[in-house]
Amino acid sequence: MSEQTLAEQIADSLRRDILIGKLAPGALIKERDNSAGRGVSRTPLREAIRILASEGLVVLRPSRSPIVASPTLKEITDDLIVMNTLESLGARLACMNVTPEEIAEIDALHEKMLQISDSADSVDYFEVDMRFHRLITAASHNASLIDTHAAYMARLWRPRFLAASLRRDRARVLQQHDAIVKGLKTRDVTLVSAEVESHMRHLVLNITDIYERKEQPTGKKHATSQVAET
Amino acid sequence: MSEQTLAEQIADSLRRDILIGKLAPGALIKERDNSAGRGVSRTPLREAIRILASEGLVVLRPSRSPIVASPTLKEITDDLIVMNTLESLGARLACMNVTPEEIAEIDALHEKMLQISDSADSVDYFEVDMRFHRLITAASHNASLIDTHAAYMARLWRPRFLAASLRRDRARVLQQHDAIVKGLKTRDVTLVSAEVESHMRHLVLNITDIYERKEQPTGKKHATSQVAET
DNA sequence: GCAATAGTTTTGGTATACCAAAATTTTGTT
DNA sequence: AACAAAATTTTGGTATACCAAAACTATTGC
Repeated sequence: MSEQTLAEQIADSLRRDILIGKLAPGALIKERDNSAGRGVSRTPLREAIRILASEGLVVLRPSRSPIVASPTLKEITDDLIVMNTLESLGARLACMNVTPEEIAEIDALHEKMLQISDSADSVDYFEVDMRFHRLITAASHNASLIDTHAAYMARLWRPRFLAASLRRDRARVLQQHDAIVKGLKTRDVTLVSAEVESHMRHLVLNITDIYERKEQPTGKKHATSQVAET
Repeated sequence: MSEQTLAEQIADSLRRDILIGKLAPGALIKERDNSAGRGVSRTPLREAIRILASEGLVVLRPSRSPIVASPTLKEITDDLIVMNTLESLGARLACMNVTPEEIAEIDALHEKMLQISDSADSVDYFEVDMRFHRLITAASHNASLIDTHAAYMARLWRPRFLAASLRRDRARVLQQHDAIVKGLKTRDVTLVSAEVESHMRHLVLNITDIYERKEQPTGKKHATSQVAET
């Protein structure tokens, strides 16, 4: 048996398609069509859909085709609020539990981010940014928190990516990351959690901007971007 | 098609068995044995296992039988910390968003809890207690938070139930619930979140007590309570 | 007696077949 | 032409069959 199960591979592939927008929000994911298209049977495809559903990227409807989730701005904001809380908790715990090695790793990643800040493209830069936040949370040494946080990161990948692509206030982001690293080093709980929360507040603002500018980009109510499979 | 899918029914049944201890931590859940025992095929059984795995009640191992999760005290404590944070956030949001109807509902439930406090058995009492916390979180009107909180509630059902069965400091619990209700009515964010967090701190202490007294009741390391199926 | 190994069994992963509920289309009636 | 009802198709849910990797057992060689 392969290291990764077929269902997981399909889930990864589907997730990628959803996140990069190849599968638009609201798109139907029919078991038969999709499995045939990928040359696999329905069984693992079905399981992959369940995985994505548990991540919130896909919505299951009783006796109907699953569809790609098309979150409203309110839903995204709600997610962001929870994610912020988790990250803030993670940062506070990290102040207590972070090891010197982890600090070094975080520091190194932050340095790298500073270096590539004006050269890297959106995707690369975003990847580093995500890794930074993941490392902070990992330093909490709380497995459940790490998992749940990762789930929210995945669910919010697209909105966060769009926000990061704005490229505006990259300077602020870097400065805040800097403060977080400093706070971690000095175990300054107050500073770190304040910075994390401010960081997130700006993110909420940016995402709100994007979504209001585009006015219901997910096509939930007005169904303008519904994409069928057939 | 029935309202609830077979897989969901099986998941419910398995969940019950795990939570009441009929399926001990570490017990194997073989697809064939279990599906045969229940007179269903492996397909929905398998899906049910995935559901429970996503809830953290079951652990999937590559190319091996899934087993009932046997969390260590550290893992449980980690869960409790996250749950506490979520509940605290929920309470704070509830102060902003709770409707009069919801307050009335919470109030009524609290009254009921006061009435049955010295007559009800552990299970009944515990059910009401859980519902109380769920209602508070629901009043946040943040769907993601409600979901994630519910997931942690499910995962922590057993430890919390054991703690509640101690019956010690039922009075304190009621008094704290009272304070939370009052705080909600007056939208006193500070009071409510303080009470919620104190409430949870006591819970952590009680659960720690239980688990240290019984010394590794989950049988993770010493494998004393491993239960096979065959 | 013990260890290595070949053979067997058990297990989860996947493919396929079948079923019934929904949705859709067609048809019949007014 | 419009509506209703019936036939048909499509869909997700479930059962069953098959496969290959592990785990286990028994055998063999020393």
